This record gives sequence, C-alpha cells and structure tokens, in this order.
Amino acid sequence: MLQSQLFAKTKKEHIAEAETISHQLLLRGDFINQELSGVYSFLPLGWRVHRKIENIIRQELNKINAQEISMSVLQPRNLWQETGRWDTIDPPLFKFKDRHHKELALGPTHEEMITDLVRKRLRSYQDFPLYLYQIQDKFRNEMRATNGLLRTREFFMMDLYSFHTTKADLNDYYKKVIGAYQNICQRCGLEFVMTEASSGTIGGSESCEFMAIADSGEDRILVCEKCQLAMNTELGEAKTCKHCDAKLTEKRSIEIGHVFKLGTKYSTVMNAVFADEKGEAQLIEMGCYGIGLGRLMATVVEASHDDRGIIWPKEIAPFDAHLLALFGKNSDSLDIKQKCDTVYQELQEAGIDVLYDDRQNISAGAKFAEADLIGIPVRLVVSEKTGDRIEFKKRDQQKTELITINELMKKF
RNA sequence: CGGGGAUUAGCGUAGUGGCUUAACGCGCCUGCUUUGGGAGCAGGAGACCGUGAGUUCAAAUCUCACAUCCCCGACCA
Repeated sequence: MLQSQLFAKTKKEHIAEAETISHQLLLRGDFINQELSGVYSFLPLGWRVHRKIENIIRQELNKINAQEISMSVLQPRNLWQETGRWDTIDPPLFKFKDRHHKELALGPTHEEMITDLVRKRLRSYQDFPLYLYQIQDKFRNEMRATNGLLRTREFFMMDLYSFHTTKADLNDYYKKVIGAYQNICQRCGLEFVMTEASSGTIGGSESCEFMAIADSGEDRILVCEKCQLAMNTELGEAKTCKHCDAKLTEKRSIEIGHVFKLGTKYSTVMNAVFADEKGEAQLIEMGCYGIGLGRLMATVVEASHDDRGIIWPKEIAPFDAHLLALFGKNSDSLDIKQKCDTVYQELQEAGIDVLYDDRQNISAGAKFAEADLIGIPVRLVVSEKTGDRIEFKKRDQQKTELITINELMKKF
C-alpha cells in the first residue's frame, strides 16, 4: 500500500476528549473515527487490525471444531419474551418498531436466536455436540460509553455457543474454549489471567472472565504467581491462591472475554430438547463464550505502547513492514525512489504486506514520527545514507542495522 | 439515570458586555526552499462563536431551555 494513497491523516497534537491512552493513540493514528458517543467507524488502519484479530479468532475456533455462521442483527420481541429478557436485560436493548408496529431489537447477544435456531433442527442425540459462532456487530444500550473502544454501544463481538447432551461434555468443551482463548490472547500479544465471575444477566452455573493485564486497566485483580488464576479484589482479602497456595499480587486488568456454562437455563425456558437413546426428551446443555474485538484491540494498545505511539504485536499489526523513502538533497531523489520501489516490489512479491511511505514533500522527521505512532513492527529506511542497503529497525527496539535485500527477505 | 465539566475554523486553544474586521498554534492550499526525528520563509483559504428564546442602546461574552460530547457512579465484551 502506498502511503500517499492511504486514507489516514495522523494527528500531531493531543486530542482533548481522549483521556485513555488507547483512545488517544487510536484517534491520533487515525485508526478509528468517532461518530456518536460510544460509536466508532474503523478506518483502513484500524480495520486491518480488526480483521487480523478476527482471523486469529476464526483459526483458533475452527481448531476446536466450531462452525462460523452469521445470524441476523434484527431480532423479534417474541423470542426475548420467551426468556423474559425483553425488559430485564442489562444494559437494555435498543428497541424500535417497524412500519407494521412490530417490535424489534438490535441484537446485543444471541442466546435466544440461536436456541431457537437449534431447537428447530437438532432432534436427536446423534446431532450433538454442535459448536456455532459468529463475529458480528452487537448493540448495547449502555448507561454510558467510556474510554474509546473499551466500552462502546456498538461493537463487533465473537459469540460462540455450544450444545451438548451431557454436562460432562459441556465441561470438556468449556475447557477447550479456554484453551482457544489462551491461544488467541497469546497471538494478540496479551498477558492474561482468568477470574471466576458472577454471571450477570446472561446467567448459568459457572463462568470465567478473561482478564488482560494492563497497567491502565480499570479492574483490580489479585493474580496468583504460579497458576493463571486470579480473583477480583472485591471478592476477598485472600493473600494466597486457593488452588495452589502461592502468593497473590494485585494487578490491573481489562476484561476482554467471558466463558459461561449456561447449562439448561435457556433450553428450559425455550423448550429446547432432543431425543436420547431411549427416545425420551432431554434438555440441551449449553455453553456460550464471547470476546469483544474492539475492546481487545484497544487493550493491546493499552498494554503495548510507548511515548511515541503504538507497538503492535506482529500478528495483528496493520502491515508487516513500514518502508520509508527519505529523499535527500545531495543525491538524486529519483535514485532513492527507484531503489525504494524495487524493495517494495520484492517484498510484495514475497507476500510481505508493506506500507510504503512514498510521499515526496514530507520531512524525514515527520515520517519517523508517524511510523512510530502507527506502530508497524518493522521499519525499513532507504535514504542517501543507506547506500545500496536498507536500514532495518524493529519498533520495540532501539538498534538499527544496514542489510542487503537478500538479508532482509530472511527477516520475515 | 444521578452528579460534575465542556461546546469559538478539520484539531488544540485565547477572547468573559463596547477597545473585534473574532485571535493564536497545528493542519490545509500556492510558491520558493528543505529532507535522519512531526523543517523554513512568503502569501492564502477556512468560523451564521452548538441550537432556540430572553436581558441590554450593545451579546462569542449575561439568563433560561434544549442538544451534543467528556468525566465520576453502575454494568459489562
């Protein structure tokens, strides 16, 4: 991608409304654009990151045999009345009427929808287990949106639902999902812990929150030094882990995901049953699992930045490399241009996704500052100083090295 | 929803009854110049001062209402 054509204008100055670091940097880097309180559009840089996170989630969920679907955002009132959540879910639904005065809601989550979908199709124990997920826009009428992407009223969520014939099978899959979440967090460069949590208005017998460790996080948790378990500070004054007796230390965190064992909560009220081996009706055991994509993205920024800007982990960076052309006064700038074009082309042919800062009238300092702000993990410079070589620098390191194009190819 | 704050050009701000033709910095446009850490000079465009009422000889400035945004509370992905 040529930066001269990229739809992004970074901002040099501080943005007053954004007090949270991730909000500030995502706005300054022009990853997102605010439309309303708690409602954001994703611009090319931000959407690239978002898509990479999506794909990591897809890969990890596909590994545990989940199938991707996409349910409608528009949801009918009657399903929500079956579970009694039409008026009680918190945060409340965004509700409206269609032209026939029929009441609808924008989906904040899909337990009702998917339970309805599944009860109509899964009739026999032989149809189980089943794992379905989607990555889709969700709407929640929050009391108040806060901290940029950390709490919005519209956001993309991965929501996975599992259906089982027995509690034991649910428990097994629940563990697999936790494993998938761990992989997702690791690939997104996040340090995380799990806490046992209250189930809120989703309900169910057991649930865990996935907490990413970030110094600027709002939640305070006590983390075990040995295992990856943690507890909310409100839940107790304990000094040692109840599982392994190791010491607990207080850290700050952000909740990026949740896993719930729903059990038969929804199948009971919505009469979702299957025929067992004896032909007798049994309630479906369910689990549901969610990750907020925008929040995860903002959390990565909270956890990975310096005073110059964002430091994207490799797997979710908007580009693999940022190539800067610095046009000097003494050399023929056509020369630099040609060299840079060649490097750009060769990297592209090798399948490396490059943002190429080809802009003519931008100073070297401005290009460096902008590159640091955007946070692509690898910076490449071609200038009169680099001769027939290319300067290579990682965003999270200070040192630079001059290397040949062949050496450069081996870096990726 | 309760409490607090804000609203002046794309962004950040100053101006708090008449001295204002609404100013400054960033950004934007033109030209020249410049290119290793958000360059320089010169010129230029861009604002019904959030909306509506009111007070006053006179309102960006005072009053009231409304809207929007931010922060704290609550809840969450």
